[in-house]
Amino acid sequence: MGTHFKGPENEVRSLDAYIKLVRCTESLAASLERGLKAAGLTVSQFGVLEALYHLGSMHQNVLCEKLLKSGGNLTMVVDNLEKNGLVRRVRDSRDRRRILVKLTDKGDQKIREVFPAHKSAIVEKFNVLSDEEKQTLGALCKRLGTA
Amino acid sequence: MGTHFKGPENEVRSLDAYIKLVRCTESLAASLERGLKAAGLTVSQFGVLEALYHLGSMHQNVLCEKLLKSGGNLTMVVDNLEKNGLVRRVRDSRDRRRILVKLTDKGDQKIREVFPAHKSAIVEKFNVLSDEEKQTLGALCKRLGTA
DNA sequence: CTGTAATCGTTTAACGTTAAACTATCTTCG
DNA sequence: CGAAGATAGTTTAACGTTAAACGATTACAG
Repeated sequence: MGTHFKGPENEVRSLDAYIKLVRCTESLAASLERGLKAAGLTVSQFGVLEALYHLGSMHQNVLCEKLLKSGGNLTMVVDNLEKNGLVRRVRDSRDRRRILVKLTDKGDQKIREVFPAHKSAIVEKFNVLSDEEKQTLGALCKRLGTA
Repeated sequence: MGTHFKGPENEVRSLDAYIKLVRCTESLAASLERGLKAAGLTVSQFGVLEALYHLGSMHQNVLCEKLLKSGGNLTMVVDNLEKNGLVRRVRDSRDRRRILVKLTDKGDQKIREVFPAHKSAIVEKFNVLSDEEKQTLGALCKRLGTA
């Protein structure tokens, strides 16, 4: 199988799958973004709150690793969350380079309110697929993503 | 089937498929972005050049519709392409509100060089899947995206 | 013909994103 | 101890993105 000629039909099938994947993701992202925006959060802000909610307070550099974002980016997102009173920065007394990011009461309340709705929105979207189809989609995506 | 109870297992399967879809798309996008960056283009710039290359010169508002982007966004992307000499703006003499965006010779040369490489990169990625799997993935994405 | 709509593109403000330069702090090792 | 190097976070520059306000132009109603 390794040396088979891959013709134009093969290209077309790949490009067709690619464009459908991209459109699907964009549509999904736009829909979920609307939901979060109605709750006053951006996707990035939600990501930070959700990480803090499920994993507890974290140093900013750990947050970078978890969310796969750059340091400069997190400075801004945490700035905006702090501005809105959803998060608090606490300097580490042992290592004064480090900063611990914590949910405020307001932030905790916000994520407890927003997370279930967000989750429901995802589940609802995916329920156009059967359980088997969800599993198939996940498996194909996993192989494609780690290629 | 319509009134079946959807339990936590159902939620887990949906969320699992969702996270794999997102990771896959991000990984794919990052990879393709690197290729374009090496050629001196951003994804958005590539999108504009590719549209002009395959569909011909277009008014800026038509470009907005084709690429599903806001007007303000296209002003910036076209600005940057113009700055790099890849594109030219021509005021419409009939309707002086309108602006026709055209590929320059340099832009035409650039997209002729970059497009095949970009296409190959996509095809190569998707060739970890069989033709049938590509089709399955495309079909599932289509249903999910139009839900 | 004239003033009111509607349309096109730009600008601005806000947020996100990265890479790279920079500051402050800590660690290590001579 | 003290200098060199590593690490944490911020800042800056560049690009992308949207929504909303705006200026210029055209279309249309009266």
